[in-house]
Amino acid sequence: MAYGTALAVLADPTRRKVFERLRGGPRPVNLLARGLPVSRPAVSQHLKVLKDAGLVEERSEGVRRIYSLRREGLMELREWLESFWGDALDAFKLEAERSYRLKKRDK
Amino acid sequence: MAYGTALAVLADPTRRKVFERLRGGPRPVNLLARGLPVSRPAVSQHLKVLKDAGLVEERSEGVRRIYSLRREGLMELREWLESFWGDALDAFKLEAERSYRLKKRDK
DNA sequence: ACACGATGTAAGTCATAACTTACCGTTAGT
DNA sequence: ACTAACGGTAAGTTATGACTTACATCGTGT
Repeated sequence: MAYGTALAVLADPTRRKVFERLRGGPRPVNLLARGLPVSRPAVSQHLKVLKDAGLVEERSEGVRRIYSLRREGLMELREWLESFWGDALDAFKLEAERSYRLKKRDK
Repeated sequence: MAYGTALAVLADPTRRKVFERLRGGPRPVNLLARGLPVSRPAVSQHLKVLKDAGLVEERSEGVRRIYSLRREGLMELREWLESFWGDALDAFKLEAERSYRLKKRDK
């Protein structure tokens, strides 16, 4: 039941914001912390939690720790969510994909 | 940002179990509470939270309150999750990474 | 070798939320 | 009308976790 872990980890707003920042690509800690309303150590702690949950991975680059997103960490949560729909599932999936394409087009 | 609310609400294991029980169809409170490791009032409180989050709806049937699932309450969370995949994402990712390299260079 | 910048970790504080018990109102049956 | 079942709400307790500051560590450049 890793989806439970993912839910718990992403429930915190600050931690979620850190996670979302990684959508923009891999980033070092100080960059992730910049502008957030909490201290840098707080961000480090959030990153540890995210990493333990498999939502994020870390690599060293000199003195920096570069964190990046692990989409696989979201898979179970995704499947759990999808399991709430029945046949209507495929219809929604298609529609979602379509609206995505639209958004992309008018960028 | 209702997906934040959904995440927070579903993060609690007990509350999530109550929510999941509703997959089997509408049920009265005492049935939802049966077998759970918490008291019946606790379940009532969880149901209130679920209802306030739009994840559940309630109808009266005599002295019973019948709760049922509201899938629409999961929509935003679902879309947020899906937004982590897709071509638009990769495009954005590349661009972000590029601008990051630039910033790093002229430090 | 030294100093600085980047980051993880320890320890302690504090707010919150999940639970409990006790109580209340409401409906159904006799 | 009385009683019992259903379930919401109040009040209080307690564990947890998100944060802070202080410190330790490890690379980099001079």
